[in-house]
Amino acid sequence: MNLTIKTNPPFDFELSAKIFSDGDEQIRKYQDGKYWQVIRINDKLILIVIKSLGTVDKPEISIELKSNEEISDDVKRKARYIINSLFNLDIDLNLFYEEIKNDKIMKQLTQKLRGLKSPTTSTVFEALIDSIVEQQISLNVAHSMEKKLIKSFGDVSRFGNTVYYAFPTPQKLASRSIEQLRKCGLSSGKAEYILEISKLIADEKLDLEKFKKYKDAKKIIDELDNIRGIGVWTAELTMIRAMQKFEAIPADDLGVRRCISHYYCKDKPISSEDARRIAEKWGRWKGLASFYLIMAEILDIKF
DNA sequence: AGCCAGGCTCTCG
DNA sequence: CGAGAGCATGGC
Repeated sequence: MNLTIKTNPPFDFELSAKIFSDGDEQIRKYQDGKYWQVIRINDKLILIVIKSLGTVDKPEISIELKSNEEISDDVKRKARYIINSLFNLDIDLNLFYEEIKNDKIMKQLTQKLRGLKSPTTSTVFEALIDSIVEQQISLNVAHSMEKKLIKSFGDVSRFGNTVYYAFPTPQKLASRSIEQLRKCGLSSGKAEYILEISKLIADEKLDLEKFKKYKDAKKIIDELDNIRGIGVWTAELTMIRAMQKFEAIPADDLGVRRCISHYYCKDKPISSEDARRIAEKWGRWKGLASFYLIMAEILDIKF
């Protein structure tokens, strides 16, 4: 089953997909021009394999949907919607580039990374859990825990002779114990928070997806912040990663501060207040600007 | 070896 | 209230 999607330029599929990849072929990976991961639609697992047919200025992608069951029109329609959001295809990057054009440094960065889109998780839950896992500890450690979570509790599917994993559902995590979650390396605190949040969702006392509809970013952050285990940092990160909302910047973030300092303050340590002040220039695109900065650091972009 | 890493909660004073 | 301890694992 194949779909093609034409989208707003600029969009650099290769650059974006490379960054989305976590290097694990059983979870999500970009290799030889193809990006793949498993998504869940109507409780069915579907493997999506995406490649580019176009260019940065005339972007077009083709998507192969693989399922062990028949793919209905409804599933196709939802797949299109999810892929659109995974790659932020609806975001017009020109609006972002226009907003930051008076900031010389950000302008140069965006020219080097032109067409880069930030990834969006398929559920708010996934972004929230990842963000909780990433609190305080180094990203290396966090990523290894995230993979353990996915491989221990995620849904397994087999296509061809490869086994793939999708991110665990709240219901699945809610049915486990703190001890089981801790086996993934989580601290007892984080295991508790994740279990509590999963149970709230499974019991329909919390609906994370509703936040996507909120207009007011501050309200999202405040509401998330009220949940045990979630602070402002986690809330801001979740909003950027899951909701295609880029108004906020996680200025308390060590990595964000390090990047801002690298490109704007000659690597001198800066406070969150300094970071927020510098980020003011990026208007309602602060979150995307911070993503570009972090990617620039990873790709070691110099000018 | 020991210290730190994209935070947050809980407990004291 | 504000400050301080404690937490998990991997890398340097």
